[in-house]
Amino acid sequence: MTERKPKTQRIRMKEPWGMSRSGVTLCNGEQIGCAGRRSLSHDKEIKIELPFCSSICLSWCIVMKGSVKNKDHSTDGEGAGKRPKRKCLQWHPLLANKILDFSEEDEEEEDEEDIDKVQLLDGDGLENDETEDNDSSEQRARRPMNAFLLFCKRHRSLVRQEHPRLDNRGATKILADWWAYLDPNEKQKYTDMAKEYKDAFMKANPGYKWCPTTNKPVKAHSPTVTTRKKLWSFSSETVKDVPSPKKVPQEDEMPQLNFSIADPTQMGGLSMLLLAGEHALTAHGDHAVTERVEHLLSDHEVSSGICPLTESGFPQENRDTSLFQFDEISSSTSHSDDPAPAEQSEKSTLFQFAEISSDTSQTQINCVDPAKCCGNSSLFQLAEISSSSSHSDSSASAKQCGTSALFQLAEMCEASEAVKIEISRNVDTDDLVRTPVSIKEEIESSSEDLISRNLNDSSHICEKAETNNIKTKKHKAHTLEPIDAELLGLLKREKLKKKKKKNKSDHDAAEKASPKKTCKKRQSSESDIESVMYTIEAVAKGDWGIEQIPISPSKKARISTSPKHSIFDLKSAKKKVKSKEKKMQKDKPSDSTKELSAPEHIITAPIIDLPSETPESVKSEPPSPTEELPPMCLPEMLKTEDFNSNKKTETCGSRKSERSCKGALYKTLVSEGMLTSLRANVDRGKRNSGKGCLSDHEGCWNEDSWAFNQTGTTGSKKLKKTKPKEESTLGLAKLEEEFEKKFNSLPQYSPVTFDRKNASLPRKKKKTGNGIAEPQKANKGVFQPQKKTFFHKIVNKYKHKKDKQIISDKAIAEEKNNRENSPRANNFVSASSIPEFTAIQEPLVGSQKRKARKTKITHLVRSMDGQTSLKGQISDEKPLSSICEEEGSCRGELLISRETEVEQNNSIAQDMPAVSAFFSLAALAEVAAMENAHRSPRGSLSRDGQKKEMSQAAVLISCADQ
DNA sequence: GAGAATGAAAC
DNA sequence: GTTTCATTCTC
Repeated sequence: MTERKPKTQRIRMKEPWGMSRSGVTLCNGEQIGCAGRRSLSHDKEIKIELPFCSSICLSWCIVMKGSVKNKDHSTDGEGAGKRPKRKCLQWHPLLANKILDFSEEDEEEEDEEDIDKVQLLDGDGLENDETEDNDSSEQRARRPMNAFLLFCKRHRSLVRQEHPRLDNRGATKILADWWAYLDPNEKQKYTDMAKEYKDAFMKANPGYKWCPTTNKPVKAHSPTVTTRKKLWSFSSETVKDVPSPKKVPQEDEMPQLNFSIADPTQMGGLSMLLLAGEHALTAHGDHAVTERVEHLLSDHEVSSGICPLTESGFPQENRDTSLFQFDEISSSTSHSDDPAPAEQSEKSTLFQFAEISSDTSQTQINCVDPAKCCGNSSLFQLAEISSSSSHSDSSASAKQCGTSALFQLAEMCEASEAVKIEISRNVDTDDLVRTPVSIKEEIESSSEDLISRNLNDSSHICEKAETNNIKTKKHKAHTLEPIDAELLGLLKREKLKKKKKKNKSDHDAAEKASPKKTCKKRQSSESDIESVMYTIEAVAKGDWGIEQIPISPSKKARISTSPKHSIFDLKSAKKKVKSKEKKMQKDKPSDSTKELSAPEHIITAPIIDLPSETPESVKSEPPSPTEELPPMCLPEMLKTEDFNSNKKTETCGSRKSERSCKGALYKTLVSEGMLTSLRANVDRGKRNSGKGCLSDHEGCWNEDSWAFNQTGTTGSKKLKKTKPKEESTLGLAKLEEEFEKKFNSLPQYSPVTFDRKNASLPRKKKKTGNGIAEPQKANKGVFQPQKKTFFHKIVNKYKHKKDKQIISDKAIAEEKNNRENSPRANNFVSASSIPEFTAIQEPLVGSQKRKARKTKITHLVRSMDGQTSLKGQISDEKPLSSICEEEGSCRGELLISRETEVEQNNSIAQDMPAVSAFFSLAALAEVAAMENAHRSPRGSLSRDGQKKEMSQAAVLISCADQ
């Protein structure tokens, strides 16, 4: 533990030297930095990791207990090569000083809460880590560009010049066409360059892994990778046996997975609680207890992991797990002391906690018999144990210390079970409310500020979650089954989180200050202590139920009025939120920005302030433990995220949709602020390897001219953006120049070239095209007759519309032709249009999906291709080109596959029957569907009608086809 | 962030 | 056989 700090310090020192903040080589040779901060691909990881909560907690505790070592466990393999995140910068010395270039700016903002929490725990170490992580994560070596990418980079500008109206996608398409036209030898140049590039890159980054997405630590990574395992190290020791946990992306299995590495980074509020509890225990010098706890935790990992999942699954599981563990600990420890162990065992720990809290509150407030409390509450027992273990001389003081942490933990746990308790016991809310007061007092008196802070953080999350649960349960418990209730709780939780964020921003801007809201607001705005107190108070109060009201007044009203509705509302609301989020961003960028920014401020302030504010408290607890502490309440976040991801995953069907889903998920997570912590944690773990990469980069990269190229390639823009430090400016400039030279040395072909090539191209392509087309034709031939009819109908439907369009298109095309005034224009146009056919026909490469997609569309085209006359007509009449061009004009929206258009045009241009013969209805339907999918709402009004019809047509076709 | 292309690598 | 991610940059 103590070791870590020094490291961070070293890191700090390095930054000034001009090294990339992320790519730093530690004194011990460890390399830090690199791992992409996050990628969508993390979804899987996240999901996977969720279940590990318990194990994580355990390991964490253990780690905390033991000194943290720099061992990289499972992640070792991943090392340097670790996933190059999409946004990762291509590492280069030039980028070294980039500060702004973080791959995810949002992340920082998002980190808000997490960072805060972390900070709370560990002012210094964490802060450093966080910074490091962020920085380092940002910068990871990017995978080298392939030939095509190089080509694109080289020619995109040209394409854009040629087609100013074309959006980037369109440009890419054209580039693809050009690429297709490129002679093999011409291509070879790029290919060679790419290869060279790659080789150099690999040299520089021996351990570089292309796409570790799955994250299986497959890597056998190079020695350099050893890099920072700090964060992960802890769990590694304890969980050695566990197979690489994170990697298992299997969503299905997730519920069962659980145990792998307990990554401290992944631990959340619950873990924090455990930790706090442990701290309390250890603090008092009772190692035996701590060990016991650990043991229990470890023992129960499996069971916890196996815990049945509700739909919401993870969250509950996590909670249960941690709670269970805690329960186990408490019960086991308490057994000796406990007068009625049997009862305890039977009762859920949470329940006990709840009881305790309620009982305790009554006792304290009402002066009920304390003995009663002792007997029932495991928590209480725990507290007692801790106090006793601490050998408290004065029962009061000892109790306080032990109680503070334990009690808080209990409180936290209680929250989850409070509902049940309430239901079963018909406990009054009043009781809960009262209890908090006493608890609060105790807490306040507590000397462990650190713990308090942790609790506070976790309490925030838990508070919401619990509140949700409580609320939900309160209202619905009677009507809903446990599982449903849980689900609802989760939903509410999620929603609450969202709301919470919103509330923060809203609070700042608006008034709506209900007592609770104020509370939250205070947290963010007021001093940490105050906020902590508030949080603690809220947590301790257990009056979350009350809180929730303020959180979502409207919701509450609904709920109160009609419980069932509330559930429904929640769900719908959630959906709405998600869907809205996207819109929000586009429609109200300012809002989103505000939200993000606001949190950021909040976060940053706490981070900085914390250390100073409570230096003593922080110091009281050795930085090491806190340092290790990951962002707070990860479990919760993980849960939520997981939940979200699950939901989204469900919705996603195709790869594309998945992608979009990911995006949506990401946004959601971001908005909720959950992603940040998750990412940070996950990345940390991955970063281990990444850092190694960085080091490699540093070492080799600079020397390697290629490295330079990379930078230049990737980065000229970014570099400009970033402003390299003066120190390295000179060297960098040189490097940049070199890179530029190399890259520029690549042949750049003028559009004309391609135009000319187009002329010859048809031949070339025809070869393959025909070859492919024929077989397809043959295949399709069987079906054509039947489908023909349907297609014909459909086509006729749109024929008149198309005709109109064509007319206008022709006019535009003519105009354009005049403007360009050269055969080249025609050629080019035809080229761009023709290539599509050819391109489609070309051997499929790359993702299968792409391939499949293409194939689907392709066969349409191919069939068309089969008709020589068709092609000729197209080129002569330029229907396609004209259309394309027009599209370009209105074009951002033109996502429609050209093939589709071509097909349409052709069908229209020619008499339907002939063309239709070559189309597969299924294919057509697919295309139509795709088109619809691709078409964004922004589509011009004129097109809407068409769109709708098309979609209908697609449906019809598909139905008919089937 | 999605997407448009190709391609290389990883799975 | 399937996925990622690398490039660019508009939407």
